[in-house]
Amino acid sequence: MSTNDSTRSSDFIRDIVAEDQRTGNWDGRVHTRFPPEPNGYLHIGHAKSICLNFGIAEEHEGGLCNLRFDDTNPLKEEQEYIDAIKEDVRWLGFDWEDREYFASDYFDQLCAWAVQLIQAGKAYVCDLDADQIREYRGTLTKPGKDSPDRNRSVEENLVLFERMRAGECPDGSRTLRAKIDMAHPNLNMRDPVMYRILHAAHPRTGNKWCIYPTYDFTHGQSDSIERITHSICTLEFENHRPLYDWYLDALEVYHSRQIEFARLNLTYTVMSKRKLLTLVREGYVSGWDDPRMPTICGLRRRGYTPEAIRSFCERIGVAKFNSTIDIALLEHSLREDLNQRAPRVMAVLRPLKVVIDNYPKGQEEELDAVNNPEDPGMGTRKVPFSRVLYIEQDDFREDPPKKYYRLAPGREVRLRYAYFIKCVEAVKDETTGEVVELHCTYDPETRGGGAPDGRKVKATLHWVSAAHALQAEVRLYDHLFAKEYPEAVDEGSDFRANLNPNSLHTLTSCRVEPSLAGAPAESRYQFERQGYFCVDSAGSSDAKLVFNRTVSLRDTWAKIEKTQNSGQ
RNA sequence: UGGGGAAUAGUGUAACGGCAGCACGAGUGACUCUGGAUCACUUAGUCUAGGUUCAAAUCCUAGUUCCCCAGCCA
Repeated sequence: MSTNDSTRSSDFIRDIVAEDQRTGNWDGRVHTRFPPEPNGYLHIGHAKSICLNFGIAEEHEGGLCNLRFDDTNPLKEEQEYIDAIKEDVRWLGFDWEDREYFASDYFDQLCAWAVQLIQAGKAYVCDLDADQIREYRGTLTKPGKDSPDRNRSVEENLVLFERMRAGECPDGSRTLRAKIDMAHPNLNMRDPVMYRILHAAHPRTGNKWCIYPTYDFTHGQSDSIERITHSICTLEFENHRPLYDWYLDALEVYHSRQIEFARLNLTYTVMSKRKLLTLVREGYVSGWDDPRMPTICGLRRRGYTPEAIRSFCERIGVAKFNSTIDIALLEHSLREDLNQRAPRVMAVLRPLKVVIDNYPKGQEEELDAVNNPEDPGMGTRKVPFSRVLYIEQDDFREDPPKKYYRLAPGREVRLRYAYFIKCVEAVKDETTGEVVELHCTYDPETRGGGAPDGRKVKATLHWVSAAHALQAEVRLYDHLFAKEYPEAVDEGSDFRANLNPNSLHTLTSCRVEPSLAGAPAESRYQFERQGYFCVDSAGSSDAKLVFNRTVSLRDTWAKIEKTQNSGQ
């Protein structure tokens, strides 16, 4: 009776799969694969593909999704990346069970298929070097011309290819090419290279091979071997589909269907592995897992949850239009998730000392605070209160502007879960004029935060007890790039010019409530009224707590203040 | 100038010849011991020009704009 099935998010790829299921194509099977190249870390764009491929498999009875490393280029690929990719896919919550494959597992089969194409007169060894091949290829508007080696005999090709394989030819001296059509309007069909000579050790096959198949000669056949039904990839491979189909047809093997969708772009960041590598290599960030990076490990260290990333991937949809998603949507998905599950805690980032003049010296007490108003099941905790406290510098103004509800001379506010306090004096540094300490009085009747006489205060502030608070470092992050579209640059400049110089602020004298002692790495909290924070997985220890700001809370006051200022 | 794709509110994304809907953003208000959360309301769209049709985002024709392709990268 429910409409859940019909309102379930759909897209043109899911429609194709559903139609295939309806008509009984693929014997009713659904089998996808996620095929990363282990030449870098996974990013949020890969998460879109992971959610798509694993998601579609999960949605169908008996559906499967393989993890397959597309490791055909030993020059760029490393074991470190293989390990990191597996960790990230797992962390996102997907399970490939025992279906962990490598294109390099198929090198023997691929080589045999190459021989088969030679024997069928559909492939030849070409002695042209890279520059010559480019020359012979022609241009977008002009047809190419045939390689002088195009009509070698099958026997000669067989011998030459064997010599390539045996290591008798230097790198780049020859290639194995498919014999298709040098005048084809699609450049990918102008006798594409199937095998190149690369005397390089491969992370998995070591020195077994000195010839390596190209992507085009590998991918479709890998899909075929794994009996993939829907081979989902990004738009730039659309031009390769005719070749994908050509190889599978020429080989007369199981033929998966390639479907292309638009890759993910996000505002205020870059998504290409090459550019991310540049940021890492040139030290603009601390590493692939820098919390400002759009990598999965960076997002994890920043405090993102897999659930938030997955719900984001669901709501952005899948289409063929090249779009750029507003990063606010990612942040929305995050806040939505964290709001439900992050325990609340009080932390003062920029401390301002407050002395409660009429609170007895030496007295302290414990007050009840709720851990998560969204989830009463998370219970309550005790927070210590005493005569000397810290509040946020921002929560006091000597000269409060319009609509500023917080503390000011003579004003009364509530300390969350504690008491109403009234400011009686602001002590200033004589030389700088800066407010360094507040003197307040409290109303003992308001213990716990309620006023028996029903009087109201406009603001509730977070605070910590000076004597009980823990020292902490907090890193505030902003967008990595200052421009919404960092890749849009003037001639002669590049995306690095758009880096945001203020993407990281480190605050070293923060005070957090004592319940945070021993908080484990990656644990997430809401610092009340400020945002979501998580314990840094690299820099934090019991001796020195370090928190990363995951995302701030929506800040209505900041918005008001901003319009007030711009209105002047 | 060859080939392959794509255009729907600010940003994304639905509609499959039959009332252009949803989300985010933005704005307004309510509520609140987080200026949080939540709730309500508002805002704003079919690339252009023709045509077919009772009816077009959808079909046809012509055009415009954007993306991809000239790696022995993937």
